[in-house]
Order: sequence, then structure tokens, then C-alpha cells
Amino acid sequence: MLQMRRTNEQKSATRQRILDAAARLFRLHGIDAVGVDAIMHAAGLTHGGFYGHFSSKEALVAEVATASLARSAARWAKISREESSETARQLIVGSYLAPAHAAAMEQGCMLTTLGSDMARRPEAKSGIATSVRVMLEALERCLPAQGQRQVQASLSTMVGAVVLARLADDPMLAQSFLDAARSELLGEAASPPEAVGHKL
Amino acid sequence: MLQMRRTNEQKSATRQRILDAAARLFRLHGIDAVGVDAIMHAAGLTHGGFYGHFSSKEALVAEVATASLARSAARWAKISREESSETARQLIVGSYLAPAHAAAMEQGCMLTTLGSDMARRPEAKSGIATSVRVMLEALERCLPAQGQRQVQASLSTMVGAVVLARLADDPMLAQSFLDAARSELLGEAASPPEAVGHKL
DNA sequence: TGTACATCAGTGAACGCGCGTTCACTGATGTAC
DNA sequence: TGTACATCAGTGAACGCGCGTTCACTGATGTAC
Repeated sequence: MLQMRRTNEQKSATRQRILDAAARLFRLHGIDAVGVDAIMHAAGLTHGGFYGHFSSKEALVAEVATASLARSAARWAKISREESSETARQLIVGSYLAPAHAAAMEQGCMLTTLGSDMARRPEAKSGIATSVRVMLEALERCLPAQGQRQVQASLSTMVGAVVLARLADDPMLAQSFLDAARSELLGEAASPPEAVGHKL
Repeated sequence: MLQMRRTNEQKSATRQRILDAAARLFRLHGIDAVGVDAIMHAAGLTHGGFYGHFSSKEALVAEVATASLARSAARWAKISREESSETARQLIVGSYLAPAHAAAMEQGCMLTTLGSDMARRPEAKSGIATSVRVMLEALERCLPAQGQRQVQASLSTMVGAVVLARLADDPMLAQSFLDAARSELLGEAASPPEAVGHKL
């Protein structure tokens, strides 16, 4: 019975591997373009075992969306509470608008990598909205003298800038969307020479 | 030979019907979720005829993305040239941030309905970027005292606000993203009682 | 400690289905005389 | 004007394929005695 717990822990570790693989592949190729088979293979398993962990692909999608964005939101909340507002601003806004974030679609914020997709999946929306509210609170804590309304506009700018940067065919145009948003939100002229690495 | 032209016109009208049906269905359900069969049926045809008009589904996708956004861009350009900057601002920014636009996904701006999808389809990106540039020029003409950089941030805000409004589970949260962006860009407090209908 | 049994996470063959694409055809329309 | 023929947009059956899902199974691990 005590050993059973170790087995359960192993199973939930496997489950987490599936979730991580799915989060990565969905962002990289789009949800519909990634099959259960590909996800399980990326997690080092065979496809049949999938239904021991999730009731359907759609259930996985909802959980990936919720969990993945919740992790970002928790990170923002932590930073905004523990760091000075200037440092927090740099870590949150700065890394969101860093070229590294726009480039690394496979680990980019779900609002930008799957935003338009998720709008069509009602089962994922409540989880997403909860995290969005947490992200707004975090931003409100670290953006100087901004009310709720301005903070919402700021998050919109961040999301839109990353989406537009990824749509640009020309790297200069992509960069200029990020720079424009950064200068609007942080008052900086351009991205720093060494951009802060983006974590989720 | 002269009558042939009438036939050709009919064929290109059919082609346009296919493009329109695809543009609508892709936005509504996502590209991968809509089959050639469904598109042709929506255009009043059977699936086999598709390949008389397009070489592949992927070719259709690229053309839909390009043509659909080009139409929006042309409309913005026209408005920004023919109307006073205040009227143009209302027509472009105001209707983009109107609840009707967020609600009508099937005819919403492609940057918001298929933005994250299109980032994964390199063949569509150059057409999209061209239209984005035209849209930036139109915005620069009608937003007061904004340089290129601020205009890019403004377009980012518009795109992000519509994406976030569609992701919200609560209509109040959705509305507040639109209002926040509107007040940021137009200096208005809230959406007017009768929102201007959004055209593409 | 050693042996027989139970559990259950993961395997892999199989299913029905809808996809993108092909192709032989049909039948309305336009041309030739 | 009337008839025979050519064109070609659109039809619909058929294809191979990969999808999501099911299920009988295996074999490693944990339990009972």
C-alpha cells in the first residue's frame, strides 16, 4: 500500500510528461495537426496508453491550455510579489517582448501561440480566463501608475505585438513590433543587446 | 471566343465563391477543422471540382489568407484617405474594437481569427505582411500625432484586445478588453450605445 | 527468505471514419458548316 | 436556321492514409503467506 504510492507517483509523472509533450507540440504545429500518436511518442510511450491518462484528446487539450497558462500566470504573480516593480517589469514585460519569445513558438505564451484556436474551444476558456485575471493582477502590481483599464490595454499590446511579430515575413518588421510595444510599456528605445531569456 | 469570356467569368465567379466560403469556414472552425468537402458544399458544389480551381488545400489557404487580409487593408487605406482623420479613426479603430467584431468570428479580421495559425504557414506570411504594412500606413494617417512606432503598438493593442476578448469566458471581461483598448487609442470611456457594424 | 498470485501501467493490433486527392464521366454551352 | 461536333466546369465513386479510440495482452512490481 505504501509502495503503491510510489507507483502512483510514477504514473502521475508519466501523465505530466504527456502534458508537457502535448503543450510543446500543440504550440509548435497547432492542435489539430498533432495526433495522439505523436504526443505519446514524444513522451516516450505508445499511443494505446493515452486513454489510461486522459478520457479523450479534447480533454487533454483543455488541460494543457489550463495548466500551461496557469504556470505562466503563477510565475508572473510570484515575480510581481517578490521583486521590485522595475525588476518585475523587466522580467515580465521585457522577456515577453524579447525576440527569444517570438522565436520560440514551442514554448511561447499560449495566448499568442494558440490564442485564436482556444477561442473556438469553450471547454478551455474558463481556465484561460482565470489565468488571464491573475496575469492582469500581476501586471497591475508592476506597471507604474496604471489602473485596471490601462493594464488590460497593456496586456493586449503585449499579446498583439508577439502575434504580429510572428506573422511578419521580414525580421526587421517583426523586431519593430516588439520594440514598439516595449517602448510603449517600458519607455525603452529598443531591445537590450542581451535579451533576457523567456521562461514560458 | 467572345462567349468564352462569359464562361471564364462564370468560372472565376465560382472560384470567388469557393474563396469566400473557405474564408468564412476557416475563421469559424479553424483551418484544419474544415475539409475541402465542407468548403465546396458551402459554395454549392461537390468536392471533386475543387482541383479545377486550386492545386491543393494548402494553396487555397495561402490565397484565402492573402486575399482576405488584403481586402481589409484596402478598406482601411480607402477610409484613411477619403475621410477626416476623426471619422476614419472611428470607422477603423472603433469598429475593430466593437463588440460586433469580437462576436462575429466568421468574418473577423484574420489577424485575430487565424493569427497564431498563420504564423505556422510560411507560404501565407509574405501576403499577410504586405497587408499589415498597408494597415499600418492607414493607421498612421488617422491616429493623431503618432509616429510609426506608436502606430505599431496601437495595431498590436487592437489585435491583442480582440484575441483576449474572445478568450474571456465572462462577457464583462471581454467587453472590458475592448473598452480598455478603445479608451487607450481613441480616448473614449466606453463603447457607444449603438456600435458601428464591423465590415471585415 | 521464497514462492504463488494479483494488480495495473503500458503495448500494439485492429476498428471505423473522414481526410486530401484522382479520374473517368456527364451534360450544358459554344463553334463550324 | 438546323445539325454534328468540341470544349470543359462540375460530378461522384474510388484511392490510400492517418486519425481518435478500443481492447485483449504482457510483464514488471507489490502483496500474501
